[in-house]
Amino acid sequence: MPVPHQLSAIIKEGEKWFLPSVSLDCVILGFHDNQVKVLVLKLKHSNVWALPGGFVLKEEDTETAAARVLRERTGLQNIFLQQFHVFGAPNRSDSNIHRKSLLQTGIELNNDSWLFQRFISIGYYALVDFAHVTPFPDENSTECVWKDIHEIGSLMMDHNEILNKALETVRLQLNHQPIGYNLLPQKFTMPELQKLYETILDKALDRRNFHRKMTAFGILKRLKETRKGGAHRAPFLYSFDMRKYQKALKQGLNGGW
Amino acid sequence: MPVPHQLSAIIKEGEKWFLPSVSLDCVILGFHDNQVKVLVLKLKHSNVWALPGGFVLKEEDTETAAARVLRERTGLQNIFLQQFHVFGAPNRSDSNIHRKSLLQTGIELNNDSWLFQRFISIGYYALVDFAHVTPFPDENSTECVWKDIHEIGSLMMDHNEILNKALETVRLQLNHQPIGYNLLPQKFTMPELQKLYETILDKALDRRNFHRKMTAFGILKRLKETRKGGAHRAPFLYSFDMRKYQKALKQGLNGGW
DNA sequence: GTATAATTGTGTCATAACGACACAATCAAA
DNA sequence: TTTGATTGTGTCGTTATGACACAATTATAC
Repeated sequence: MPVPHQLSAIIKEGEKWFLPSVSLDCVILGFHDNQVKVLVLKLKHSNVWALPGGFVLKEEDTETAAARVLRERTGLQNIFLQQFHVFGAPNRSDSNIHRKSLLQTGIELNNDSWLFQRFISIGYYALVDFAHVTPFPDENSTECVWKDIHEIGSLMMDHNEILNKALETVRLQLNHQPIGYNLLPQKFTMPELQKLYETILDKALDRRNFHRKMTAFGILKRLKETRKGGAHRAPFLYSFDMRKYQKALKQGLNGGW
Repeated sequence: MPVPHQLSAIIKEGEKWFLPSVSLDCVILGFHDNQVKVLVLKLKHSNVWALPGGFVLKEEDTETAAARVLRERTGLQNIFLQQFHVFGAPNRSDSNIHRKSLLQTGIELNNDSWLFQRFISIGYYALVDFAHVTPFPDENSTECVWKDIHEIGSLMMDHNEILNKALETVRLQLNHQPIGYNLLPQKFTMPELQKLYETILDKALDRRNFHRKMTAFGILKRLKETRKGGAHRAPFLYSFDMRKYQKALKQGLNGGW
């Protein structure tokens, strides 16, 4: 039995398609204008911002479900996706938000609808190449946009907590996961890489020492091109040497930042 | 409506008490005889070993549920408990194991029983002081014992995967979580601490360099006592300086091991 | 054209951390 | 009292780190 295309049809009879009690939320991160951005949705009729989320089909792997949500919002496939935490407080859902929003969309649900039951939420973070993403709002939201992680206001329910936990996880995994590789375009400059590290670590780094250390890891290939266009000396372009990068990550890029 | 005390009564009508689709498994770790141990259960009638697990009550926090399972198996409260991963493959459950075991225990369930539905499992790891634990088997198991993590055989379902993921997580968090504090007794020797690190990292460390580095962190207090009894020079006892320990962990005990 | 301002590439130096190693002190058992 | 194993502590050469300075390069302004 295929899942209907219309969100409204799915929501009305969610118990037919989805695993009960389990939802997921995605913290989709990108890097643009030297800033780390997160993809957020503006819910219809409520002006509330939320992280993109979804549910798990009855026979679907949770990982696959997250990839599906990701594809629906960004058009991207084969994305770096990592589960980072489960949010399981019994009172974390706020069914009023859904109810209000859905009601104004024209969907009326009974009080005992599956959607108003308790849900735990599995948090996933995704790292994407900003330039390749076209954000799509879903049927229940009016906007789907990138926001600077430092300029995120109040989000729905516990989504601020989810976002913060995701950012903390990324910071802790910086030496063990290919964070730089997945957030940056194929070719990037050393200052861009440094800015990415600085944003994630929330900490200024010395330009020369950063260059020295990063070079010493041996995970970068310096290309023969430079990035022209800036009103200053043109920086060299680099790309990752995936062979050595993967190898180095297994041991962890040693040393503290 | 209180939960019945009899496991059999709970299992037969689990849908009355528990959140559907969600289970949890606990990797309970201790340190004894210079070895890291994990608590495992031997299921009745099947001779299969499994990690202690349980379900989440309808109005219960997932964290609280894990603490409850922990208390039931070890008698301990206020334990260091960390969620580390969700196992969400659709085919990870193996209802035959449960069915067989329960049947021989005298509990017969319909094919459409809640227990045979799909469950995702939230993995928690707990660090306990071995000396304070009295392992209790539950109503569905004959034994509840400590096993050396290097001598664990085949476990039920995906429990080997769960255990390995827990150990990997502990290794990665060694510089950020109070692993030593929670696994060791209040007073311990430097060689014991080193052996703990070596076991978790699965790597031999130089005795003198370990001592130097650990001392440099400033997180240990050397006591005026020594551990007598060994047939050799009596090592000093240490305890953690929690003030400095907590502070150091926030930044991460820098440097690679 | 040429000067300008900002940014990038690279080097130095003193200090701290690290890995490899040796030797003396101490304890229980023989 | 001797012995064997283990622990406490120090040394030394090498490497990594943090704090800096200066030259090279680029589009823009003049």
